[in-house]
Amino acid sequence: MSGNEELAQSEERLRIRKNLIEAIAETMDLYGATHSSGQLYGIMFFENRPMTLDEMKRQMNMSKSNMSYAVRSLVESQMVKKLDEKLERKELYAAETDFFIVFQKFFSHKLQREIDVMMKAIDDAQPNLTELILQEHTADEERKLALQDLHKLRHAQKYYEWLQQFVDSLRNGEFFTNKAE
Amino acid sequence: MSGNEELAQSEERLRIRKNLIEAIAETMDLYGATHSSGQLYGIMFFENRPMTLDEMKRQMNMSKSNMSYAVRSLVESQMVKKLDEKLERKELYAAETDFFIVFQKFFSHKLQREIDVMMKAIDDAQPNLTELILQEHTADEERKLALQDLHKLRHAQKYYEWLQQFVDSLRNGEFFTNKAE
DNA sequence: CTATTCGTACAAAAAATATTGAACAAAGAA
DNA sequence: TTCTTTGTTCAATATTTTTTGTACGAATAG
Repeated sequence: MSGNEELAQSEERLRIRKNLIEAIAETMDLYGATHSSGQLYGIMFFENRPMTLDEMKRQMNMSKSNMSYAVRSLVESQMVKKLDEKLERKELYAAETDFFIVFQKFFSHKLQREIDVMMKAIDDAQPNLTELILQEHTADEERKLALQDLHKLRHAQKYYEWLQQFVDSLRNGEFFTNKAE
Repeated sequence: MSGNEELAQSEERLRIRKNLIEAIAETMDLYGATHSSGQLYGIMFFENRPMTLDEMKRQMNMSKSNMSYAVRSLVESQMVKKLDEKLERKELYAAETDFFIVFQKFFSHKLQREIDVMMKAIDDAQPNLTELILQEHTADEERKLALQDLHKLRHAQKYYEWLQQFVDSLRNGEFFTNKAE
């Protein structure tokens, strides 16, 4: 076979990959990731070995500092792991390729953050709202409005308690029980 | 009680609300919503009746066209409903205040979109990859690489089949069974 | 130890996104 | 019907986010 044909095949495989990488980036866009992070995850997903910043830079055709930022965000959302060993001084990063685990890590992380932010806000607000309602000199209309807000908070609190359980279940792998592995 | 005191109470309640609205906007930021959409949802969450674009504009202190865009994105992610009736020519919008329902609608919508995008990409890629592997004149090394990619796709496909079931369960309310309502 | 290379932080530049005001079609009051 | 008002779109502007180049501390090879 000619060198040209070999090249064509390799290009065909890379073309197929490129479409898939774009789809991955597009879905990650949905959850607030930058397009570049999404592409980078896609590249790392198909790469069959850990990558260095230099390789990312080369494949993404971007600056090393940007790769540093992008890979950090992937590590933070736990879709990529920084390995303990290095290769010729260079740090190594490997994508988690099991989407079940990605789902588990990504969503438990995001949802936990949401729970923490909202629970704190609710915990801060409730005593103040309660005091406003209880004060002798609070106008009736005002009390009524404050009470409505308080009830909304109590419902929200119930929800976040449930969501915490949901996240715990997710972390425990309870949703994956029927999965053939 | 003096008018000043009444004013102070109302301001206190609005201050408490403002913190909560900010927390809501912050958590919505996490999932790729714009900060303004998040704030708008927060405002609508506390408002005890449907709102018009003019009211949103007034409360958000922003242009009407921007409110039109913001509320549209909230309707699309199903956190806000456009009512059938109008008030004095103006369309009415109401926030879904039950976070359980918001969770259900928001995530089933996003995840379904992810499934559709990825399943399409996978379905498009698989036959091409398969053909590349099967072709007589494909170089061994190339075949090996294509095969690795194909296996990754098959795993991904398994995942998205599971995710589709997960979304179906979410839509059916299966995750809310233990919830006190 | 010294020299080299790596990864990150920072400020500047580039790109993408959000916001606005104006124009206009559609809805509906008069 | 005609006149008013609403909601949306579009192009422009403003703002935010992403990306880059550079500088520098930390790690490590020699």
